[in-house]
Amino acid sequence: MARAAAKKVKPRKRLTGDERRESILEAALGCFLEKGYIATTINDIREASGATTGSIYHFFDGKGALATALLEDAIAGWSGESQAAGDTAEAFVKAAAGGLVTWGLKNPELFRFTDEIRTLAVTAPEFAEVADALSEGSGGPTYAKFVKAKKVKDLPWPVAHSLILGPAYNYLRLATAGRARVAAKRASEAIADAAWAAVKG
Amino acid sequence: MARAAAKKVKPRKRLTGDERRESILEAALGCFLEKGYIATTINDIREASGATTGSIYHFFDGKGALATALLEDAIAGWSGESQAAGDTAEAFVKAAAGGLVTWGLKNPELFRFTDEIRTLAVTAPEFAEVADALSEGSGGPTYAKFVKAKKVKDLPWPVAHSLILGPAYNYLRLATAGRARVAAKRASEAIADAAWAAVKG
Amino acid sequence: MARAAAKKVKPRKRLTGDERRESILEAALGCFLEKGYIATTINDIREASGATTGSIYHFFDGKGALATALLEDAIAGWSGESQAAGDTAEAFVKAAAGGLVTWGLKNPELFRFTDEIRTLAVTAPEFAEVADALSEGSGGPTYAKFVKAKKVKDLPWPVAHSLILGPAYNYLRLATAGRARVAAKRASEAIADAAWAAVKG
Amino acid sequence: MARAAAKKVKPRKRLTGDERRESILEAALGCFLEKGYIATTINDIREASGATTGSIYHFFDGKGALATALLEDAIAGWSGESQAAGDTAEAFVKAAAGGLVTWGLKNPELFRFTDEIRTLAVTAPEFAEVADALSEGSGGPTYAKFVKAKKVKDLPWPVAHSLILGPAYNYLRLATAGRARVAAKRASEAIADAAWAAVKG
DNA sequence: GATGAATGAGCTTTCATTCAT
DNA sequence: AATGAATGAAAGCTCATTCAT
Repeated sequence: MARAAAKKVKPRKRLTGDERRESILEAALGCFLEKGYIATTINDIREASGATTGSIYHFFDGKGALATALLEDAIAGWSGESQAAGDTAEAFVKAAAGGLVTWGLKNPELFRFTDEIRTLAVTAPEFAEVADALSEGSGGPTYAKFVKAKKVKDLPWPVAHSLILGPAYNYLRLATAGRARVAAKRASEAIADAAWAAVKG
Repeated sequence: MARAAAKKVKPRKRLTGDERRESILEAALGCFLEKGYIATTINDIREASGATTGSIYHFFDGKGALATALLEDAIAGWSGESQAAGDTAEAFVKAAAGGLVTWGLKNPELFRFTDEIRTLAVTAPEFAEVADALSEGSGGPTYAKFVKAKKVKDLPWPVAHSLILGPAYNYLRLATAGRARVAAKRASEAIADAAWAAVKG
Repeated sequence: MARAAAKKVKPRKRLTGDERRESILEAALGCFLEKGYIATTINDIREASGATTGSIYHFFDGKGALATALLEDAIAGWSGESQAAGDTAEAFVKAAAGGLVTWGLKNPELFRFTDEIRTLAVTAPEFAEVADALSEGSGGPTYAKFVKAKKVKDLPWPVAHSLILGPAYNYLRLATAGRARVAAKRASEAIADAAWAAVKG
Repeated sequence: MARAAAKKVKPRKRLTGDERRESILEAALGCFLEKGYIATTINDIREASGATTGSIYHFFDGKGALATALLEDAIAGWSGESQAAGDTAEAFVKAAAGGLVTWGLKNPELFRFTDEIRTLAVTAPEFAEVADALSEGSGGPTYAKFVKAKKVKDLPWPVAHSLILGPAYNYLRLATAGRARVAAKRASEAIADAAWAAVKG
């Protein structure tokens, strides 16, 4: 009943809370990217991070929480890349599509990781929120604005989203599975151009 | 505690080998669609089919083999829908994109199932082959033919594939997650038209 | 992802389902009696029964289900002992109180086990039902009958129950904790007599 | 997943040692009463008290020590209630039984808590001492005095204890589990009267 | 006194697969 | 063909307690 008293062990390097937290996150990301979310176990993360199980759970609520924390960063980094430099409709659309391809080709494992989570979210409600961000992005309102200004076709956002980003996603899926060999720059441009052609007013 | 105690299953009527095989496949499909491949256990399939564990393993090589068998059917059904009626480039492209949307909106769970497997295939080698079929389809050679005839743009197949089918996939992902509400027919047409516009010569 | 294939191991003695089930129950009872329900782990039961973890879960829903199954037997055995031979009020009351003491002194560990579960039931809803049986017994209607016949005092059943069985329970608690040394027979009689004196009409 | 992430606890105002000690005790009592001793974790107490883990261990030797400290108070409060106002045998007996019921109906959660600890003490040696006090009380010598004076029956103390207090305990168990609805006063009197009737000389 | 990160053995439970019958 | 008991590694997670700071 009484839990066994903690045994004396080799004292571990003492990190500050934030350092430890970071080291766990980093290790988790490494594992998720390397073997995928599902195949990664807490034990893998423990070994990779040098933290103990308890420490991991001290900082995070479990595997899912680790993934969520990482994804929030990923989404941020990636929408950074996709933000239009200028503010014309064309810049917006091309940046969204081209930026996604560029980012994904630069971070192929991270792309696959986000893609895995998006798929799991269908069954695992814990990922619903983060999957939303992954699926639709936040471009809806901006697109609506350009629709009003007659700069782009008046399409429902899901359709527009699909026309703009669908090819990019698809291409990244092929590319990260090693099935596409086109030079990154050309693919990115071809897809960005096509995206704009597909929705321009 | 929440789990059911070892259940005495009511004795089922004797089936022939083929009937049993079919009933297992059907049950497996039902489970996969309902809860996803990962969340489905052999036990779920056992209960749903009325077969015994041993029987399932007698007919199939395991969970993966069940999924593979089902997917082959799915892919067949779906490429049926995507086959061009005519044989012009336009018909080919529009049938591929529009047919996919039509099929997916008609079989949303099946679409999600194939999508799940495609994602899992990244980590699970057992699904590599079937994932190939899901990812690239078999349109490559046909497209090349139309390229030669100058009917379509001279794009590498992965890019062309992305332009033609990427929007369709993307749209289905949104739609099967309940995030798209456009009328099936309109969406299907819009996406088919866009696909053709994106690649026509 | 794919669970590792079961390794080849020394073939275990094959028991029929019922034999295995029984051996698990027996082992669980032994553990629960020896170290208490809380202190007993599934692993203890596994070792004591010779079954594997999986086997235990094949037959039972977990620790709680094992306890419940055992308690149902215990309650049966004990209410057997407490059943009045005759059918007068006096016989009924004396058999209830005296029988409980006799049974409890004969099965001290089983008494303690039931007592432990009754206590845990306060917090653990899974034991609510079985705790009901342990707490109030089923004598209410019979008592009501004797009330109507003016053979016993007109007391609410909880009070009557307390007067009749409270001393018996209390005594068993002392005795099974090694704090009472009175000869079983005398104690049983003293308590049975007192019970009757407390409620006779 | 369900667990709260590492929380930044709002800095609390500085307490003196004694205040801190008290606040921990209070919080522990609240938790123990609400969810039971076993189900309460140090973390629960930490959150409820606003103290840190280290602080709790600075003032107390652990979960068990907290319970013990609280129980000593509880026992005091309750034997206060059970002390005979007068000093006749009848007053002594009635005060013991009636006082227990009165106290228990006024402090139902505290009664359940003591009952839980008494049960756990069977397995957990750390509670042996406090369980002794809970089980037998301290009335033995007083009873012996009245035996000598022929005011009460010459019964071994365990039996007398059972006759006097057994119904009270039993009733409280039913009542605190919500199974008894009799007016507190009437029940208390009925049980006190019966106790006296059971042992008077 | 106070902090809270760190510990890690140990818990319950799952489940794809095997194989004696 | 069919049965279903048996397997057991491995998973995620808990939590009383310690101790460097």
